[in-house]
Amino acid sequence: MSGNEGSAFTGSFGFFGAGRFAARCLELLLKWRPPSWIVTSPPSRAGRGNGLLPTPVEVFARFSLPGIPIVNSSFVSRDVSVIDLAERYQASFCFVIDFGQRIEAPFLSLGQAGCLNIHPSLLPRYRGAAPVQRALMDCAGETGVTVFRLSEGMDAGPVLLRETIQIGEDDDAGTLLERAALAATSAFIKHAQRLPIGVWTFEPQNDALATDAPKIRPEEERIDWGKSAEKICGVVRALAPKPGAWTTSRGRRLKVLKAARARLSSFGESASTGGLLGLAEGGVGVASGEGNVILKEVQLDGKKIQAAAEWWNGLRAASGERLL
RNA sequence: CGCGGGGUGGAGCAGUCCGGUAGCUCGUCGGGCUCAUAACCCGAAGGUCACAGGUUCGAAUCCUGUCCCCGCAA
Repeated sequence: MSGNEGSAFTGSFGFFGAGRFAARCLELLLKWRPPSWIVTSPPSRAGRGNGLLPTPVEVFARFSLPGIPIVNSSFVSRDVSVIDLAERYQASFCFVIDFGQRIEAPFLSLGQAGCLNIHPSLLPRYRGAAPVQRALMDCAGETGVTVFRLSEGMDAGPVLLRETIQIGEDDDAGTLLERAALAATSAFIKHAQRLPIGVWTFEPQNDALATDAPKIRPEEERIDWGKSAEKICGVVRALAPKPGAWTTSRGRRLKVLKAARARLSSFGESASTGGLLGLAEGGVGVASGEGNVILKEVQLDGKKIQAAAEWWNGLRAASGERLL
């Protein structure tokens, strides 16, 4: 990569982000250039023992981008130190990715292009916090990623770039987010190297076509074995690798991280929903409301992730045993 | 000091409450059956029971400390 040879972009930009997706996009953007400054949320009490944990963006930046200023702020739009930072560096625009904070007035009109967001859906579809997860739950065949300019409404700003992503049988939220990050950053970099920021064009979204992708509610993470095998696999894929769809086995929580729909011929007899059917197709069969599911990868409460067949070896299941 | 689970032959687990030198499913190796097989049958190898100390005639099991892994909640 020869870098900025012939780049049409000469200014600097700021970066607002917090989560893993933000950290990954930041990493990929380095192929183009690093941001002049980074704003992330403060470390929070989290994890076992409730230690103070910095955001993934901060962890990445401290390790890979020493020397670039990092500011912790929990309310950036009212935080004078952040506003000062933006003015001091005279950024042409900012990236706001996977940030979790609302960005308000002073930043929306910052520089030449305000704030750009990378949203892993084909806006205006799946506006909101969980676009990839919702697309998988809906068993959609394709989704995408959109780079747009932040406006007042949630994910409603005008669009700079869109890339479509096909959803394969083996995709889950983890693989799709990775592909989205790759697609969005490479498309953006190509765009920025070709066109000066002054001539970037933003196309308004058609609000009439908008759909919502609200945050996943905890009760949605539990597998309902009464649903169809297809729906159950959708939930499993939507929640993998984190936080994981779950059910219970003998009163203990069992996460299901990979699953597939069983072929019709794999199991002769039917069982009540949630009933364990034994080994087949490289996993453990479970009866659902419509068709059977093959568990491929599971994690028992307090245990490591393991192949479903290994879990089965130690289980010594009684006949008729069910997952609830 | 947020709550909790777990470290037992190569893998996954039981046994721990009620101490007495270790068991199950799978894998591996050898043999058999079969046209054949990831199927079935017979046999074998393989474990200082995380580590250290203590109690005891005797500890995987009881007590104390340490290390490591993981789930929940926020």
